Amino acid sequence: MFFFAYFASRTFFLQTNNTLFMDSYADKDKFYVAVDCIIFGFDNGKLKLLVFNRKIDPYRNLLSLIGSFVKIGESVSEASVRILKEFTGLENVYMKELKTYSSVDRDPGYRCLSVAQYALIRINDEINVLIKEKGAKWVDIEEIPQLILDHNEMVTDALIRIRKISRYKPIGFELLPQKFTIPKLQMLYEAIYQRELDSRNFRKKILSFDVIIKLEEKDRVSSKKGAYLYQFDHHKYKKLQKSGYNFEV
Amino acid sequence: MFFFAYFASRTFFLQTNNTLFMDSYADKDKFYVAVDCIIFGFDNGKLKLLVFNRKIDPYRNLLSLIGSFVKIGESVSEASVRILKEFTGLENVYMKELKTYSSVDRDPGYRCLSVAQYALIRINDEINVLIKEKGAKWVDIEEIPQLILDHNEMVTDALIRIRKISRYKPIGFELLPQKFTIPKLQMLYEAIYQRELDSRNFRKKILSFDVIIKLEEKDRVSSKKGAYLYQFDHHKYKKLQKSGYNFEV
DNA sequence: TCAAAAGTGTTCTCAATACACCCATGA
DNA sequence: TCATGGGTGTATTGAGAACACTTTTGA
Repeated sequence: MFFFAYFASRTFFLQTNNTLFMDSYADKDKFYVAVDCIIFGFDNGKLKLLVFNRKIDPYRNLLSLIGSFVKIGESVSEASVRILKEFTGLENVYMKELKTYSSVDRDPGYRCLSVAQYALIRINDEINVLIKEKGAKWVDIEEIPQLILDHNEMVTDALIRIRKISRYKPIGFELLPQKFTIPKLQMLYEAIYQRELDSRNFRKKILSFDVIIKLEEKDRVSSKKGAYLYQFDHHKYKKLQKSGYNFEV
Repeated sequence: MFFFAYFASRTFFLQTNNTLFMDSYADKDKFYVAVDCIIFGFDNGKLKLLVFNRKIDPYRNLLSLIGSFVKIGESVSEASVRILKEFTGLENVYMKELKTYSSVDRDPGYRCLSVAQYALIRINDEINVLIKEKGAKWVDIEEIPQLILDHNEMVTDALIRIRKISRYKPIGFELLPQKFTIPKLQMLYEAIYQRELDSRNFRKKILSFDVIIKLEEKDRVSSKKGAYLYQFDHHKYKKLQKSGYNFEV
């Protein structure tokens, strides 16, 4: 590593290989690079997607994912963190790269490629205020509207991805409040997989992972009897992760 | 779709929103975009990586992945297909996007991001001749040499990815010749997972997938008794794929 | 008292795993 | 004849899937 840091430095090349170096880059094409975030939330028993009503051209008044151009002084992931913070106020969000969209004709305006990222966030009132200010809103994933460019394709790909990922990572907890009930967790997984799960088997499976802590409190919002609240145990999860655990529900 | 194809056309924006449109792009940064291919092969019971001895600056005489800059008139995947064809003569190769590497300091020369792709190819003599001409060579994945830039990181990430993918896709068949024996297939999976598998259980599992066809011929290269040759049944596989099959070995 | 959601156990099936010997053949 | 790799079967264990009733309580 150290060896390369030295020999590969810009100074080295400019001093010794100036012509060749310049030649090898000078005729290369440059691209606008965007980042688009597929942001999922979970509310009222439904999986939601954050979309943005564009107030500027191009595509004024059309719906789009939350996105931005990447700046020269930041990485793609830094750009996605920046844009997520701007729209939701959140930092330290679960966000992963989906893939790069780069068809020649994907943006009829300019040659631009986009690195799509998917994110899972916990919806709360504070976030919803900021979202509204920004002209963004939540839509149900079962009723995704027409979005600009190839954004609908990105959403479809992201849904496929989170279904896959959720089989071996407990991503469900990223979308729920810190305190949640098992029935709520089940509803979330049913929303992700788009199928019903057996409550007895689900409960058994989730508890067998041994990564949630039962609290004394109950949530009485969605039933009279009330359901016990649980908390995710990040500490235990980290241990399990190291031993290669499987979270398929 | 049709609606957007019409309203989002370049003409539309140039006519009606010319100023705004130009403004919104004019101040944005542009990037060199590269594609780097992590190309795996399987030979002599070992999983191999294709590396390239650079004959030009920058990084002359250092080892690198097979890569190229993306041209303005092609997508990232088109660029990776082009470069793979150039170096191996192969088309229709199993190749998937790994991820985008875009750290600000990843290339000390210029601001350049790279979309890494991993590919699985069937090694044969013809390919090896071309590879040699191009100054590339196979290295054992257990002894990956120092590569330029962040290419070692790409290789590590790609290995993790193929281990994951191989649990639910029969990628092994991409790396073997059209006709292969079960012991060879097992060696390949042992190379991917870096652990020994039980031959009885492996055979049982593989045959239970019901996607390989037993041939009458035997391969006597690696044993006196000889091992029956098999062929992958693409047709049956496609059917299974639709029903969401799991190929974990 | 009843509607609505929470919570609980058992059985069956099937796949994963562990494990050891005989077979065919060329050298 | 023997060394080398190929090929086979069974028993055990554990996880997944199917399945129905009781509990709690506010309206």
